Amino acid sequence: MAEAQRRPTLMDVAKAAGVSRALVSIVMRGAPGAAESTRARVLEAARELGYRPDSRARLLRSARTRLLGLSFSTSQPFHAEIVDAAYAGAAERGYEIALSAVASGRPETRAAEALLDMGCEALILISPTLGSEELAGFSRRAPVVSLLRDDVGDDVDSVSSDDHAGIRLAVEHLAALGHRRIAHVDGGEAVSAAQRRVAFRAEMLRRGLEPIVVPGGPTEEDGLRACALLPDNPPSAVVAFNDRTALGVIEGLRTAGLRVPSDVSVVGYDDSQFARLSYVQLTSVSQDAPLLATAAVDRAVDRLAGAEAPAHLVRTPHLVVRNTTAPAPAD
Amino acid sequence: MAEAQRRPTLMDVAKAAGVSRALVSIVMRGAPGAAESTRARVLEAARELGYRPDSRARLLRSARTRLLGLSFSTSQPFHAEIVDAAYAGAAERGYEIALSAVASGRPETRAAEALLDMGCEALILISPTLGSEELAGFSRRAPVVSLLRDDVGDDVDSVSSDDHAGIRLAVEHLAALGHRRIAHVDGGEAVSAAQRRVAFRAEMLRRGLEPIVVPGGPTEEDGLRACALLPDNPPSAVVAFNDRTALGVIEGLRTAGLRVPSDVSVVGYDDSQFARLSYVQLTSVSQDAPLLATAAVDRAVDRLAGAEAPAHLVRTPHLVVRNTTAPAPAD
DNA sequence: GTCGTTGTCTAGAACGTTCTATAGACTGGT
DNA sequence: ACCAGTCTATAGAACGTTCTAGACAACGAC
Repeated sequence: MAEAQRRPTLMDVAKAAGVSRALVSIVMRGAPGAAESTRARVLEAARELGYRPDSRARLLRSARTRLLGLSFSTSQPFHAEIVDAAYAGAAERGYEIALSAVASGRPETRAAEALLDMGCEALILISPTLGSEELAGFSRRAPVVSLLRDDVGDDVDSVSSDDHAGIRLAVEHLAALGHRRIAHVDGGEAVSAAQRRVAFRAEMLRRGLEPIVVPGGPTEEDGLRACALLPDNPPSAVVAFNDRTALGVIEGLRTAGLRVPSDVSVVGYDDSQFARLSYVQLTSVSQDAPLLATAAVDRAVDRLAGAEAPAHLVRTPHLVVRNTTAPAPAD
Repeated sequence: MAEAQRRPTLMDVAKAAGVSRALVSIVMRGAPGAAESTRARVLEAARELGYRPDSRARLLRSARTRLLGLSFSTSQPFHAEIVDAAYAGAAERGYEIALSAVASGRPETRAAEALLDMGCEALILISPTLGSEELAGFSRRAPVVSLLRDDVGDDVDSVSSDDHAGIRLAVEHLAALGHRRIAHVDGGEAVSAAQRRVAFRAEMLRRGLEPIVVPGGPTEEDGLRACALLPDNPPSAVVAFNDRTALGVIEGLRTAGLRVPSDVSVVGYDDSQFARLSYVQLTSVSQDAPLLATAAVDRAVDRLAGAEAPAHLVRTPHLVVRNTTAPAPAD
């Protein structure tokens, strides 16, 4: 159908209810200044006509748009979890979320600019790939919060997960199960791979254990390949860079005739969908998307409220124990 | 920083370039009616001031917003692939995409209404869960295209994938490899499970083969469980409802001591990320997200251009052969 | 009675753009 | 010389909302 039937405006409702445009506006946004009786009458007229406020006009006119811009990447399943939680967090603080995706022919700059053009008061960028100076450029127009990445310069807020703490949790868990020979299949050049590698070394040394670090990468292939590089006398546990890396490692161990977790325990990182799959049930370090999302929203809202300087918030991850870790075999 | 520094408007650029507001507008949107020399001067002034058009005002004023609303679910990784492709498709037809997510506390109605309020000219809803009458309601305001679901009534367009053809491709492939005993682990009550089940039966009978249908479901657990229900004399090939189901089946076969694909071949459906994982390499029927996305965009744009009645488009899926299918064992 | 005070309502400007109508300044053909 | 046509530019209304300022009535306090 979709006839060219003009959608009703404030004016239409005003006429129907026999009041002024301004009063309908007051009623529609629940502002004080209308008698209860007329309020009801206006609301009824609006319902009758099927009136819905036009967000373009509303956004254009009002000083505060109460709109938070959120950019995410279509290629990262983890981002979707954050988007989900961000909606709830924003609603709780009385804000709306405007989405903009980083897609194939659509670079991050474009996504961020679109959000600004829509009238967003602040920007939340999920693991931005932009440089500090570019981010600083955006931050001159609106407060910017970098989510999942913290090396973004001093003009931009950041909310990220404590990699050191995450790795410590993993090692702690394995050590408590009696493991002494623990290897780390690292993330190679991937984002935050260096931090996790350093954290692993530090944590192992702190416990008087020898840190075995094997070069890996962020994908299953990398994990698979890394298995070939494990010492002949294999470790009894592996901390993988990533859940995907962990899956590759598990596959590699399996084909080498080792059983997980009875022979070798494996810990992943991210607690992604993979990890939760019933036939995987991977023990993994969770960055907790909802927690990060609400922290980022809160930070953005606070920046809009007060005038505090940008800060770098770090959230502590937690360990989700499933079925790929078990007590060390009594060798 | 984020000072309260007002962003430059058309008026500012006009003053700087010494022309009228209207002319700057003409230049900014590349419309005819400006001399090349002044065009350059205006553009320079705009660049100088860092002017960016305000999309709220633009959207509010212009008759054609050239905005396509796209709703997707954060919990479906497949939707992300479609979003990605939709951006490219829309850009090609001179349209922009406005996103709205269906998230935890955010039902589909809310997502769709938000898109309408933003001034979208048409709506593309990815596998909508709304009823036909509700969809028809939206279609009175703007053309609506349902993506991935076709039983949406006659007021709404739909673009979906041909389940029958997909199953046929799978069976064809297996038959060509010499398989005669082929089982289908179905999707139980899941969306489009019935269609695929019917298609499998029909296709097997057409070939004079006995259709073995085993009750399953859309997750790995279901696939795993279904393995126990396979006849004692196991089939040499399985067509799973789903990639996830297929993974469960593979796991089940493996633990039963059967090798994939040398003992049993397995075909999945969706060609999801799982399927492409290097250690899985699942042969799967691909619905081809980019194809579906551009088809939906094209359909929406066509509806906006012409006045044709809603149609139900069906795209033919294709088979992606990987490493979980092999010639039938010479029994 | 007059005077704030409070509660309800309204007129009209404003937001930054696009659209419609029109005005001048050139062309070139007669 | 004059008119038609094209090109360039502009003024001002419009889009649908919110905001500012103020009008009007009712009320109680003096």
